[in-house]
Amino acid sequence: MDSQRGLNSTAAALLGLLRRHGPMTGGDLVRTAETVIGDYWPLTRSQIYRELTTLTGDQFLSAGPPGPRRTRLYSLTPAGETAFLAWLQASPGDAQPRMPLLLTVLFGADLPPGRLAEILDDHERRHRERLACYRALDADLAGSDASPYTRATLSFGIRHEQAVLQWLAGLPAELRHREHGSHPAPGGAA
Amino acid sequence: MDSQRGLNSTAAALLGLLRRHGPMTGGDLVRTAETVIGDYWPLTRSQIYRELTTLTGDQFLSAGPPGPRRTRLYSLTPAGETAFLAWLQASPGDAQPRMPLLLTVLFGADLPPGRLAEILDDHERRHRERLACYRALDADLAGSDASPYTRATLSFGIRHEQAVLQWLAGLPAELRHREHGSHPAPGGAA
DNA sequence: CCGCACATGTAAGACGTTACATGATTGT
DNA sequence: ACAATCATGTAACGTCTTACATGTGCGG
Repeated sequence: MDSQRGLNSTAAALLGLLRRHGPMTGGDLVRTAETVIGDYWPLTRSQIYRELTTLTGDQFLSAGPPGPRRTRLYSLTPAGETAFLAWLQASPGDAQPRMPLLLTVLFGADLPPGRLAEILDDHERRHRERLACYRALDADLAGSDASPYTRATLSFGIRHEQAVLQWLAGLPAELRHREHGSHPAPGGAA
Repeated sequence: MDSQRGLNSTAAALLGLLRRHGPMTGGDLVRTAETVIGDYWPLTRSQIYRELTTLTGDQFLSAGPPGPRRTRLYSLTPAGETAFLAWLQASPGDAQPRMPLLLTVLFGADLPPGRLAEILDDHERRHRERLACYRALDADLAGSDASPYTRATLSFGIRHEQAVLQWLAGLPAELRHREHGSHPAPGGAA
């Protein structure tokens, strides 16, 4: 039961989406979550269904009668709305990002000569694409009547991608062109 | 068994640390991991012990005889080194960061008037501290003979914190001073 | 010698991921 | 009506977090 310990972010997000968009079925929520918060709070199908049953058990959601494929329509209850607003009011934790790439970089000296450069380039490409995608989205939103809150989340994504790209671009050349060995010649760029 | 599906990042990190610093006990690893990779790959005690037993079962580590408090000294085996290098060579996935704060921002319109500003300020303070801490660390490393790889990971942390701070500073004022309501007056900054 | 405080290691539960069963739907 | 395909929901698994036992050293 989440009743005593407060909602987790995933459950809260579901409640918030139902509150904003009205009653939905599980599949609808999968799609809505993907498009609305998928970029910074990915949710898988399984996760959603699990939370849905838990939240229904906690009386935060009410489930309609089973439909075609055991589909049920979930609606927010007053208790669910209260729980959501309570969660929203609490300041969220930091949750520092875990980057596997940084582990690879840390041990990069143990990689064969060109390999780290390849990996770095690969990531650079992916983040460039991502940034382009976000910018396009932002341009779209500029013309529409999108809420400033939504645009704020998108602008975070843009800043983040820019930071990653700048970091990659600013990495010392020694990191990429190093001969196979554990340490640089003590003296640096000569 | 991880043997077939490849190491996970956590196991690989442990192998890498043992390879670099030599045989260690569980508690040593807890401390070492905290200081060396704790900023971008946090590891809890439980996690470490679990991986230790798994890796020992896979013959990637060899465990010495039990000591004072059931303490055992773990050493990397040749097979473990091979596994580590294989993991290192593969390009790591993206693993986009999950930020609870962005969920709060998305639903920020449902917060009482000043609350979002408070939350934002709170985070700004924390990230400022963090950035200061990283900068100090970087200054220390500048004088020492730290590897460029270690410094590269730190520089990512700095860029990231800067990005967060810039994002917070660049947020439209309407987000913070909004009256309690769901949407801005349609007309923007007048 | 006793009791407090702390560090090491353990166990249980929450969360996230991957892969699978099953029932609709579409095109022929 | 049949088969292929896809969407929905489920189950099994791996990982991470939290909270707990147990043992060790230190101060009285």
